[in-house]
Amino acid sequence: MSKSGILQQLNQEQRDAVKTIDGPVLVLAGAGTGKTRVITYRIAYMLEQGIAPGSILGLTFTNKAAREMKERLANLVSPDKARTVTLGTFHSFCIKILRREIKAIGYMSNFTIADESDQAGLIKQAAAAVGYGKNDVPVSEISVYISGQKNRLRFPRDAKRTADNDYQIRMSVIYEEYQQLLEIQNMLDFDDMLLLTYELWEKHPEILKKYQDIYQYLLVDEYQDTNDAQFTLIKMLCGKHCNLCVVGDDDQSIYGWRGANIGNILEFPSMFPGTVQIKLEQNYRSTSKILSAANLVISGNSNRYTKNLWSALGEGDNIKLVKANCAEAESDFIAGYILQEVAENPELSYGDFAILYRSNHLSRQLEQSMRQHSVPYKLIGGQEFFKRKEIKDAVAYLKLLVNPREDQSLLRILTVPPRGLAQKAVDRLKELKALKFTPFSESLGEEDFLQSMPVAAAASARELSNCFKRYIKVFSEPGDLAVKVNDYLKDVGYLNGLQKIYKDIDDALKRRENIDEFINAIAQFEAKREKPPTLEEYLESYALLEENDKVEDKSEDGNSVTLTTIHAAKGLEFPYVFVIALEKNIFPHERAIMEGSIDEELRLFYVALTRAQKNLLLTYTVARMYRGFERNQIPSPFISMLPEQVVDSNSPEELIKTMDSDSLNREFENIFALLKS
DNA sequence: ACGACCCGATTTTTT
DNA sequence: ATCGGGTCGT
Repeated sequence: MSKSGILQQLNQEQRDAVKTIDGPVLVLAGAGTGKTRVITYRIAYMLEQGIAPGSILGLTFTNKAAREMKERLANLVSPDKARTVTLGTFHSFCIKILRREIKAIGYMSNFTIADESDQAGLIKQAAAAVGYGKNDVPVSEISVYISGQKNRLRFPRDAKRTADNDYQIRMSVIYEEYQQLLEIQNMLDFDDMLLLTYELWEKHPEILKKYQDIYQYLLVDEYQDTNDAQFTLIKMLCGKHCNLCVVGDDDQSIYGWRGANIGNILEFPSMFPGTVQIKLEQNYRSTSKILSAANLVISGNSNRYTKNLWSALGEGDNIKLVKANCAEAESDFIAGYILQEVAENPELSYGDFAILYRSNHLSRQLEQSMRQHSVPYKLIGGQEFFKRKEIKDAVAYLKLLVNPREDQSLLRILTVPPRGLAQKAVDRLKELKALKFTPFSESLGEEDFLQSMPVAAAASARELSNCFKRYIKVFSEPGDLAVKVNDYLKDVGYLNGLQKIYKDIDDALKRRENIDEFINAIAQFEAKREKPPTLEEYLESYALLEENDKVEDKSEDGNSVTLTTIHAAKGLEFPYVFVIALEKNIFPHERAIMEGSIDEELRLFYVALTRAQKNLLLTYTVARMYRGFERNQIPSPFISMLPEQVVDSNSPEELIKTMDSDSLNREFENIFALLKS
């Protein structure tokens, strides 16, 4: 594309954002204002100006965003150039550095990543080691505490030093123990990726300097969602040159609960003197009525950059507010409405619809209704494939090969399937660990351990240990991962053990299918790589997968309704959007109210509304099942914040001609038959 | 050592 | 309602 070409496709503000490449730049990009476009065009423009692609670093919040940008950039500039621009998430960028440099701070470069269940196990262990019973403090609370500390770049010693009450002292001690456990096992948790990169740069300025020299131009997407650790890393990395462009929307900051600090974007100009501030206010996504509702809603928040989002896409239809008697009626209505719209508008497909909700469990009833009415759908997040027990067990088996120090994984798989090794064996492993610091998986093959076990148990342990050793060799060569994984899981007794673990035959079969699918996923991963990947590389990509990537890709042709939480819907857009369960205590969530984060709930509502292009339907019920009991529901206070003149209140019956589900089904089948013939 | 059963808590959002 | 953990019996 020619030089003028790039700039011509942009409006004035976008053009300013693209052309300002030196010094700190803050781009306030409202919902639907072409943010991704600006970022990719900006990189393309920089390349045109002769900036070396290798000196550009773009950091995003999700893998999906990174991928999308790569693709779009590849369409603008030569694929070779596009490839040498570094685009990735904070976490993947940090891992890349740590793999190379982590020895400098005492870890080994084959570290593995602790997932939530690893973490939970380690926290329990840490709490116990420090003398707290499991009922003293809930694991989840400790986890939040530790994460909070790490996000603020506080090491255990900092936490201990600043603790000023019993509770904090207790937590900080557990934190210290937990961190030691991780280090001993050569594992990092998610927050460590940032924390340890910070430690690395802080302790080794020459290493920091190296990366400062490489990455002369920094771009940060979704800046409103960065936490203190990320802010510090950015600040360190951009050093003196400070060619830093951050893009974000304070109104869409919805990750405060995870440590995101909205202050990062609000105070950016004062943190980076000389900041050029650019506002993108033309929305290319929604009709004016939808936008006016969103604008009004968000104006209820204070402490934000004032914006005036406008759209040239016309007035559009009113927002529909629908009251249903119960959750079933609500989701049946949605299914029926979608069927009706698709039937009446040939140009519409199921992919044009999305159903958004505040929390995952609300998807249950929706799924059921979609299935009943034969509406194809895809569920984003939730109890996903990679969260299933059998998959996590398989992964634990694999992680042990890459990092034999992972006691956590060894414990996980030792009795899965049962192999004559249980409590006694674990006790002994712990003893040996205390005595000689031998990792569990190593002890398993050593005489010290074997001799203290009954004959059968010893034989079993020896076999397991030999299997590990054998496959560590097998995997030392890259490539053929899917085949090797299959062999390994078979040889280690896991595949055949499934029947023992899951006594219900159908259950066992289903699990087996899932494992097969998992192996398929590995094969797909391999196919996408240019070079044969190592097991380590696969596990890393697995650990960094985020919920959105973990969608079961059942060879969907894309023609299905999207069911997703509002959080996971950020960045997406659809012609039709349903936001369901607008009820008190659900949305805004009762816990958010307790914690005083109503602002964020409102922003979440804003994000939900701004996903819609043309049709926005909001639903709520009179009563809803909650933990097995029916609960009367009160409409969400958010509803009354909407501008009356653009909202129509409807009953489901008014909007659907044939509400009876049987006749709907029949009708659908007729259409289907017609299509087929 | 292993499997069956009962009890209690529970995630709101996820890199 | 569902899941995991813990306990108890084999």
